[in-house]
Amino acid sequence: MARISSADRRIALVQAALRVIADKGVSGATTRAIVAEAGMSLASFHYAFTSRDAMMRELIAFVVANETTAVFAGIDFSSDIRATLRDGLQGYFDNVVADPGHEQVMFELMQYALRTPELRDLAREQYARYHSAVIDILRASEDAGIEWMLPLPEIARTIVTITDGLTLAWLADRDTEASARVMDFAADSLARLAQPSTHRTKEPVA
Amino acid sequence: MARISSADRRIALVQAALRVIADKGVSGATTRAIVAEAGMSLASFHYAFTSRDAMMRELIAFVVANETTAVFAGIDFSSDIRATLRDGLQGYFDNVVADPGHEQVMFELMQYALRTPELRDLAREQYARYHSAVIDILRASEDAGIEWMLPLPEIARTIVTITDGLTLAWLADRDTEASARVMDFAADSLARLAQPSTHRTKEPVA
DNA sequence: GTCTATAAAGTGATAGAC
DNA sequence: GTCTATCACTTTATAGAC
Repeated sequence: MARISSADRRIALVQAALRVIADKGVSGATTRAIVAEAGMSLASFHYAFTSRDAMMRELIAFVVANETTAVFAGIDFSSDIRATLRDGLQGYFDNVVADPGHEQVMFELMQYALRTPELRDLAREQYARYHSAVIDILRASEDAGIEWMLPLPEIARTIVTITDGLTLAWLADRDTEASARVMDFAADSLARLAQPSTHRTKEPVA
Repeated sequence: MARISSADRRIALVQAALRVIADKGVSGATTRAIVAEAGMSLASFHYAFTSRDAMMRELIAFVVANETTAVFAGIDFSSDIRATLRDGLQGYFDNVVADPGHEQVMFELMQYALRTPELRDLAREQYARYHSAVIDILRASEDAGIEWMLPLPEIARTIVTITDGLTLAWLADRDTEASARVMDFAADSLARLAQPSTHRTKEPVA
């Protein structure tokens, strides 16, 4: 095998591990399964990482840093707010349906982090990132002239609560129709917190 | 050790396994850890169960059958519906805070079931039970004179969505205050679906 | 740096005495 | 029925040749 820098090898191993976890779950991600997926020898694993735990730590840190809630990005707030919210939820949900394994991996990794004392903070951080990603979107909506009746962090947490709950139930029963009804209700409820402010488009805060 | 019927031993092992899982997670529930918790020898495990997988299957079936959403029971719908809903959510949430391990075990077992082909149906069934438990409560509210503007299954799924999302976020960041705000909003939103019907108390359906 | 070979510890499961 | 002892296998991790 070619000589690969340790940093590159670590990245390759982490991504191989993510594929293995998607396929067989966290408990199936043994060092052997990971190096097989990465096309390396077992020894290379321990040349790159001091231990499997160290790899998992880096993997979760990587996921927490790179997990994009990009689904919510690029939302156009110029039209009806209720429809916009409904479309945003649908966009997230379509992503879950298209790749259920991805969200399942996120849940599994979160539980792994919660069970591992030195990774507990990363679980907290992951949710902080979810929340701040949604807050960013809500800020964009303010720029587009929406005025919210509750503090953005509260609304963001509510939205994350809904998407999480939506995802868990769908993973269990795959009831897409029922999920759509929940999104209908969520969009209705959230829309009630918004009102178009008297045209303030992209003005910086005074 | 005394002679214990195989049925009793199975129950004892399942409950010991649940304690071990609460303490160390599903992956920590090895046959040795379980029999140590149950105070038995390793051989007794395989006398009662043909395999560890068989035990996990029975454990999850047991949990699915016995998991009570009893927290929601005994709700008094005679007063203001918004306050009643808020109190109901708080009751559930207090339970999570008092025993976070319990909900964490439920999530872990659900993921284990989702990853295990022959247990997949039990994950579905678990959610069906959650939903029908909440539907029962909503029916009770109808008897108490509340009229709902959406089909009860839709409302029930929404409530489960909220409690799941609430629980996951709180397990991650333990932000009780923020969770309370989400419950405020949820109670507000759900209350809008209810209206007191012109006094119909406990009449059977015509 | 990368490999093969192997150590050391843990796992589920079983044999066989009592 | 219940135990101890052990098998067969898998796991993480390391030693040592190249």
